[in-house]
Amino acid sequence: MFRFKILTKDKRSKARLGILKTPHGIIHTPNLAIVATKGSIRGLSFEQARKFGAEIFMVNTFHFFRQERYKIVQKFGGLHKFLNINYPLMTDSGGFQIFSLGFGMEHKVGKVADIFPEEKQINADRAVEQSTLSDPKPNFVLVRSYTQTKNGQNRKGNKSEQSMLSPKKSVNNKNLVKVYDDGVEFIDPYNGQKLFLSPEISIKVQKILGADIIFAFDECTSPLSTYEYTKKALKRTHQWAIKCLDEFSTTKKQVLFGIVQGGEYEDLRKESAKFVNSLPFFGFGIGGSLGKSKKDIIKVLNWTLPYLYENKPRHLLGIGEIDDIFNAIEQGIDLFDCVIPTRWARHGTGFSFQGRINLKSSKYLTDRKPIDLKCQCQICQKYPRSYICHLLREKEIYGIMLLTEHNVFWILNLFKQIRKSIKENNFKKFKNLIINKWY
RNA sequence: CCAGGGGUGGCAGAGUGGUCAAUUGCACCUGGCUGUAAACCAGGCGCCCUUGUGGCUGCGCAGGUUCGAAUCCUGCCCCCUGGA
Repeated sequence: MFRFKILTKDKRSKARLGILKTPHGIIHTPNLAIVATKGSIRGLSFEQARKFGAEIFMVNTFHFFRQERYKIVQKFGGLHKFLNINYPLMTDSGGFQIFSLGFGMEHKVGKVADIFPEEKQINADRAVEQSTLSDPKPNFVLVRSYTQTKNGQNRKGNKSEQSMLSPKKSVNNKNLVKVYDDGVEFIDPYNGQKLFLSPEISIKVQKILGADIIFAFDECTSPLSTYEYTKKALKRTHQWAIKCLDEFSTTKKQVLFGIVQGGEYEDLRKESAKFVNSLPFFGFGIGGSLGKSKKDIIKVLNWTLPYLYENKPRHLLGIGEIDDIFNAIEQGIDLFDCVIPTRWARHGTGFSFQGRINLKSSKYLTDRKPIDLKCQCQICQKYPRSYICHLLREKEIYGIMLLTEHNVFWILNLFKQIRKSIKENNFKKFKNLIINKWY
């Protein structure tokens, strides 16, 4: 029921064109999974996305694990029935949530840290030291609260302390995550409840959710994590990979992807790639920190991908800026998932082949042009920037819906063109054409 | 006419002798967002410049008290509420 086949390889790069068959449909690669974390694409229906060419969607295990929501899904017979869709689905393991609640907040960084001031490094190291206690005891990834204010000074009130936290609902201004060798204990950011997630639990839940593709439970490190900590986390992730496989016990309905970690460190990435490659995963996810700059992403992929079986699919977790997509495909990535198309839309940023545009800017209030002059989406056919801008500025939810529709259409269309370019052996040329306009 | 309350930066609304160029919210401007704690977050938002523990102007208007006033006093103008 599952099959991955490479159809064409680009002659001038490692880009490849493939087909991934799942019980719920075919995915043409390279492709982007549209993110539907909590079971919906924010601001867009699955049907709409499907019409634009979306072939697979990504739901998150953590959000169905908390509050035991997966038990409700179970009663419906799985995510496909619960969401009432018959399209290919993947579920992320919840590992990334541990990161974004832990190091992500502590280091105030994402998967790629663009800036790297000394002060930040010192703070990061201090935090990491806390987290590298000997293993039998829990590792305190972080137990620290933010008290910095707008001006970098402390003020009388505590309102400003609150402003450092995003979003506002934190648990007593603290984020608490403890990583044990057998799993992770952490506080549910939505309600402060203590939760425990492990490779076994994650896979159990993912089996219940029943997505076509599921991911191993991993520990994600940050771009500011030291070599020592990254290595430690890597060992743990590898142990967890084995546990995930044990728990998974292949079915015909699902396949499991193993995740390569190792941060920005060459030997760790290679070690991880070799290790994960030695296990019977259907495909691979490339996860974790991808370095301190966009160039590092390429390096990491360059270290990793050569060690992975060529005929297995590779998914680059969470990446999705336009240049990164091209660079990753060029290195041999087949699948992506990213919140950017939908999140940027909610934040007022629209994709165009001229680059991204901030549609909230007042200069668009009188602009009669479509968001993207060449876009074939319904929004660009029907509405000028002016209308979208007006709706966004008035905080009308419809503005967000329109822009989300455009962005999702646009990015999926880009992937279509990328596939076409690989097929026609034009990938590099197409890449340069787009990147030069964007950056 | 009498009694009471009030006039603060684009708006709303704090502050009632120095720590006030003035809390906060909205609006506005600029950035950021990469396996979604995100329809979010950060910064700016009187004028000037050599961009600084800098200069100037400033809390209805005009005076005054004081080392020092958005804050106290006097007069004037305006607004709101109740009563004739």
